[in-house]
Amino acid sequence: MDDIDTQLIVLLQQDATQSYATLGAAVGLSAAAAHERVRKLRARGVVRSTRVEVDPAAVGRGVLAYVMVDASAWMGSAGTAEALAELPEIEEAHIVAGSASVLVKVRTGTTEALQEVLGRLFGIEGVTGTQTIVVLETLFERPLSPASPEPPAP
Amino acid sequence: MDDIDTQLIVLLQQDATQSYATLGAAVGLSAAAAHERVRKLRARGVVRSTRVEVDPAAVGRGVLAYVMVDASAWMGSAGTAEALAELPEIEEAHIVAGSASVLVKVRTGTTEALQEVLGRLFGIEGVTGTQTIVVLETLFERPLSPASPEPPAP
DNA sequence: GGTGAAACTATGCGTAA
DNA sequence: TTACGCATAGTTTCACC
Repeated sequence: MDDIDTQLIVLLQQDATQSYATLGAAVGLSAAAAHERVRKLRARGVVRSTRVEVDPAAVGRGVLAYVMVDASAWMGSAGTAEALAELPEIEEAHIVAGSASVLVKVRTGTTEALQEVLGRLFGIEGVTGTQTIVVLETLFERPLSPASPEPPAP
Repeated sequence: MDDIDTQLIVLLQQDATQSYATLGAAVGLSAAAAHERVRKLRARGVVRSTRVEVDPAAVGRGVLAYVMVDASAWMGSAGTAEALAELPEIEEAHIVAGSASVLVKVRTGTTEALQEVLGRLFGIEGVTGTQTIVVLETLFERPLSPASPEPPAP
């Protein structure tokens, strides 16, 4: 994980459709060398996957909300993740500190559908309450910049 | 946006490195036809970008927190997004309903660095307080499944 | 939407630093 | 170990049906 690896990661986070020749030129390496480095980053699990990013509104998921799910008991058990994963509207689920709670990120097509998701959350064993934060406008969503060597470029 | 478009989106959300021949075979189309559909999905903005997904811990951002940023005034103005975007630890920023607040998703390397980000948030004009939710464990983060035609497959 | 051909890319290998 | 350059196999991307 030297400087060049970091640069490659940043470039691939912006656009993973670039050719290795382009990538190599950008970091001062041959296409083959750039390719070899990216291959190793994948093998080591630093680069997890390559995916397309979709406009949520265009696929019927224009409503975004975060929901704090309060539970009567510890939800760290294996079953919790599965129960939450069964709701396709849930994009992320995190166990959080400070209370017996899980924070979930939910995307639905309408506020009515959001309400229905809340109802189904109550159906999960141990859930005692929810607190919903509805997003009015997303200012930005972006890839995380690696912390390793470089502060924002000069 | 018919059924085949939706299938292509789901496949590309799982793995955007597949060839169009593979993609076409999966949806019952020739490689060229699959390519043409994906090209149009990109042109229409349904598919926004292709990016790699990186392991946060591997790039020095193993600590995740959500921060509610309370403000004395309306933060919907143009300057707010820019001020927040200047903090590289902020991955998402959303304006939320219910109070004069912005919800931000923050990733840092250590809890000390998180504390420092909170300090810098207070430096932004109009910010009167923060409430931080520290994530202990991420259960899952996944691409949103399109709502359009298909419920989970039979 | 399919076909086939041309141009471009990925990727393994031999070699060198 | 890491990078280079070349050769080949595979992919993208046309024009045309």
